[in-house]
Amino acid sequence: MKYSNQTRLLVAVDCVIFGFDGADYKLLLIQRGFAPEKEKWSLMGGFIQPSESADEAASRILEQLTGLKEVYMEQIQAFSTPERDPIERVIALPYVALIDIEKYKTQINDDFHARWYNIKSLPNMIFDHKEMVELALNKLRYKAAFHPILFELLPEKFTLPQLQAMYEGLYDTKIDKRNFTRKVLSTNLLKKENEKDKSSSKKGAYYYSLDEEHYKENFTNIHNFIPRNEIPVGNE
Amino acid sequence: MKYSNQTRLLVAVDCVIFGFDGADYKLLLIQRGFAPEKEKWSLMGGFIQPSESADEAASRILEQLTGLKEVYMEQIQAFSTPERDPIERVIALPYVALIDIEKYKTQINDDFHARWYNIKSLPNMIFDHKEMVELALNKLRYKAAFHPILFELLPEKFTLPQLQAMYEGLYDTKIDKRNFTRKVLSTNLLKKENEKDKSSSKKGAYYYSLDEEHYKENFTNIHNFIPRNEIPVGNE
DNA sequence: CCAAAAGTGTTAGTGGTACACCCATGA
DNA sequence: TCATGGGTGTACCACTAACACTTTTGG
Repeated sequence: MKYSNQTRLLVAVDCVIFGFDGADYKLLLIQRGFAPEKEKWSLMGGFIQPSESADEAASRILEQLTGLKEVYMEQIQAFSTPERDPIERVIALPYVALIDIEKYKTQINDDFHARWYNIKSLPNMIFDHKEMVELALNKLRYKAAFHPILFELLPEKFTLPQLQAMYEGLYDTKIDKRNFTRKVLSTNLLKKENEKDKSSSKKGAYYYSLDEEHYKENFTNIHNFIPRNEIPVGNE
Repeated sequence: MKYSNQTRLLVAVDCVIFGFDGADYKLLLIQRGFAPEKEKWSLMGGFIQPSESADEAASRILEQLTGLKEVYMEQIQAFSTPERDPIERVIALPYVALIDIEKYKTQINDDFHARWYNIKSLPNMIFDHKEMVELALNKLRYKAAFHPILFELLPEKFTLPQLQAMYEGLYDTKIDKRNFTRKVLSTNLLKKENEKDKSSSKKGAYYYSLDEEHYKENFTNIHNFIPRNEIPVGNE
C-alpha cells in the first residue's frame, strides 16, 4: 500500500567536509563529472538509497571519497527550493564533517578528482553549494565556541599550540595563549603525554591526547573556548 | 531531463507546535483520520508539494491548522529511517513552531480534531513523532537559554512574571526573580509600558513589550537567560 | 649565543548567583 | 488589615581578559 496522488522527490545528502592543515581550513570538493555544470566544483553528494537512512547515506558518501569511517558528522538544515537543481527537483540534506587532513591524504580516492580548497578562496560551485558551505561554517563557528568538536580534526596526539591555531583559524582571530591554555585544560578533556613535538620549535611542545572517558561524558557540556565577542552573530 | 535509475521518495514536513498557557507548555496534536494508526495522535504534517520549499510547506501546514502566519519556526534534523512509516517510506522534516496560545484559540480550525496536550503528559503518538517532540524540546531548551526566542510565545504586552514563568516552565525549575529581571532588562530587548496588568495580583505588574529595533538587531546575540546548570546536556 | 617558540601568574573588571525585605492594593 | 504577588539592592565568588617575562634548545 502506498500514499496516493503525492509527488515523490529525489533526496540527496551533500557532505561539507572540512579539514585543517595546521594553518588554514580546507574544504574538500570534487569536480562534477557530468552535465549540467560539468567540471564545476561541487560538494560530494549522493542520493539516498532505498535501504539507508540519511545518516547512513552520508557516511557511505564520505567513505567513498575519503576512505574514512566513524567521522564526526552533523546534519544541517535541508535545502529544498524547487528549482535548486535544474535537472530535476532534489531535496538536499547537507552534512558537516570534520576530518583529520593527514588521515585523508593516505587514503585518497582519486576517482572523483577531489581537491582541498582553502575556505578563504573557494571556487565557483554548482547550485547552492556555496550557501551550504556558508551555513556549515556558521554552524561550526557557533558550535565550536561551546563544544569541543574541533578536537576531531586533530591526530591522536597534538599540542596546545596546534589546537590554538585551529581555533584562531576558524574565527580568523588571535587568542591569548595563556588564557586559552587555562580554559582548555580546565575542561579536563585532555591528558598530557610525556613526549614533546619538536617539529615546530626547538624547545618542543608537549603532546596531549583526548581523555576518552571525560571526552564522551562531557562532550555536550557547555564550555567557553573563545571570547564571546569573537562568536559571529547570525548563526544558529 | 531527469536523473535516471534513482528512487524518489515522499518528503513530508511535520510541525511540532508549542504553546504556553501561563503555567504549562502545550503541544498541539491532531487525531489522524486515516489508517494506519487511525485515531492515534499525531503531529500536524503534510507532504511537500511540487511548487513549494520545505519552509513554505511548513508555513502552509501551520496555517491550515491554526490560521496563523508569520510565526517563529525552525527546522530540525530530518528523520529518515526507511521503515519509519509502515505504509511507504517518508522522509520527515520536522519544524518547531512557537505560537501564542491565545491567538490560536480564536482561530481554531476543528477539521483536524486538534487538541493541546501538556508536554508532561503526552499521549501515544504515531511513528516516531514522540522522538521528534523530544528532539524539538531539547533544541528549544538549548536555544532559549541563549536567545530570546521564547518571547515569541507571548502576546504583545506581557509582564516580567509571565516571562519568568515561561522560562521556569521550559526548564522545570525555579529562577530567582531578582536575577532574572536584571538579566532580561540588561538585554535592552524590552520596553516598559505605563500600564499594569492587574489580572494576577492586586498590586499589578508592569507590562513590557518588545523593543522591535533592538529585538531584530540583537536576536542572534548570545544571552544568558537561565543558570548554566539548568541547561540540559545532550542537546545541539 | 641567539632566535624562535613554549610555557607560565597576576590583577582588575565583569557578570553570575545567592539571598530578604518593602510595596501596593483589592477584598 | 492582611494576604498576595510585585518590585528592588548587595555582597561574594568565579570567570574572563589583559598583560610580559622566562625557559629551552637547535643551529
